[in-house]
Amino acid sequence: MTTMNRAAPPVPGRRSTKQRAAVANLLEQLDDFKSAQELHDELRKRGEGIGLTTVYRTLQSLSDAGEIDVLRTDTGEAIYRRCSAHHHHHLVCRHCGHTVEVEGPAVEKWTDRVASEHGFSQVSHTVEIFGSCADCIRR
Amino acid sequence: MTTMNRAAPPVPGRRSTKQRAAVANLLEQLDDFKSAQELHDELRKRGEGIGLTTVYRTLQSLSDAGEIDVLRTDTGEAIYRRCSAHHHHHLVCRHCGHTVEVEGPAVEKWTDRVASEHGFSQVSHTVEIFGSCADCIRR
DNA sequence: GGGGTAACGATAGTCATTCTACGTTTTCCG
DNA sequence: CGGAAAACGTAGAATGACTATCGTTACCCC
Repeated sequence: MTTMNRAAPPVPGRRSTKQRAAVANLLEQLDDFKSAQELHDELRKRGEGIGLTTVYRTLQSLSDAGEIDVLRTDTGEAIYRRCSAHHHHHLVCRHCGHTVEVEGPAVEKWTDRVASEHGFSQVSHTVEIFGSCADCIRR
Repeated sequence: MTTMNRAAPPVPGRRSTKQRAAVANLLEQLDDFKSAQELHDELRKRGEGIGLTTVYRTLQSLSDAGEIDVLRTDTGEAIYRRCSAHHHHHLVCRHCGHTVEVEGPAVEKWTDRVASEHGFSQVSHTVEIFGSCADCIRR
C-alpha cells in the first residue's frame, strides 16, 4: 500500500498560521456572538495584521469543521461564537448579545418525532431563543 | 378635544392597491416559502406590472402586520409564506422547499421555562426543522 | 535553508435589500 | 365634483455583507 504513507489528510484549510491562531484565540476569549466585521475590528485593534477576507475565510472553515456556531441576526447578518462540543441551543439577549447555552432533550425528541411523522429524513433543526436579559431590563 | 376629529390612524401601508392585492393573492396560492425575487419573477410572468421595490415593501408591511411569516435560508436570504394565524413552526424540505406547519406545546413551555430560569423576559423564539421530504428522497 | 503550495490580503465583484427622486393614484373635505 | 396632500409605485442608484480573483507571503517537510 504505497498510497498510504501518511495518515495526515490532504484536506485544505489546516495549515496553522498566525492569523488563524488569532481568530481562534479571540473567539476563545469572547462569550457572545459576534459578526465577522466586529471580530476583524477587534483583531486590528489588538494590532493583529489580518485582512477581512481572511477573517471570513477562517470563520467559514471553523464553522465547516463544526468548531464554532453560526447563527443569523434578523437582518441576515452572520454571527459567530465558540461553543461547547455537544449539541445545544442558545438563549440570546437581543440587546447586549449575552448568550447562554441551553439543552432540551424534550425538544430533540419532539423534532425527530414530528419529522418522521411527515416522512422527512436527514433532519436538522434550529432552536434559538431571543429575549431581554435581566441586566438589560434594569436599564 | 379638537385634536381628535378622526379615529383613523395615519399609519402608512394600508391603502389597497392592485399590486398589493397581487402579492397577497399570489402568496395565498403558494404553499412553500419563496424569496422576494422569486415572487417578483412570478408576478411579472403572470403579467402583473409590479416593481421589485414594491414587492419588497409589500412583503415588509405584510410581515409587520403579522400576516405572513418570514424566515432566513442558511445563505441569509429572506423567504416568505402566507401562514395560518396561530403560532406554529415549520418543517421545511431543504431540496424542494415543501413546507408543513407543525405545533408543539411542549416546545413553547420549554422555551418559556428556560428563559425565565435565566432571567430573560420579552422572549421570542425560532424553531425550524429542515430535512428531506419523502418525495425528494425517492430521487 | 529551499522549494512547492497553502494561505494571505487588497481590490473588485456579486447579490439581496434599501434608498432616492419623482411621477401617479387615492382619499377626503369642502 | 375638484383639487391638493398623502400615500403609492417605479426605475435606478446606493448600501452592506459577503465572495472571487490573483499576485504575494510564509508554512512545512525534506
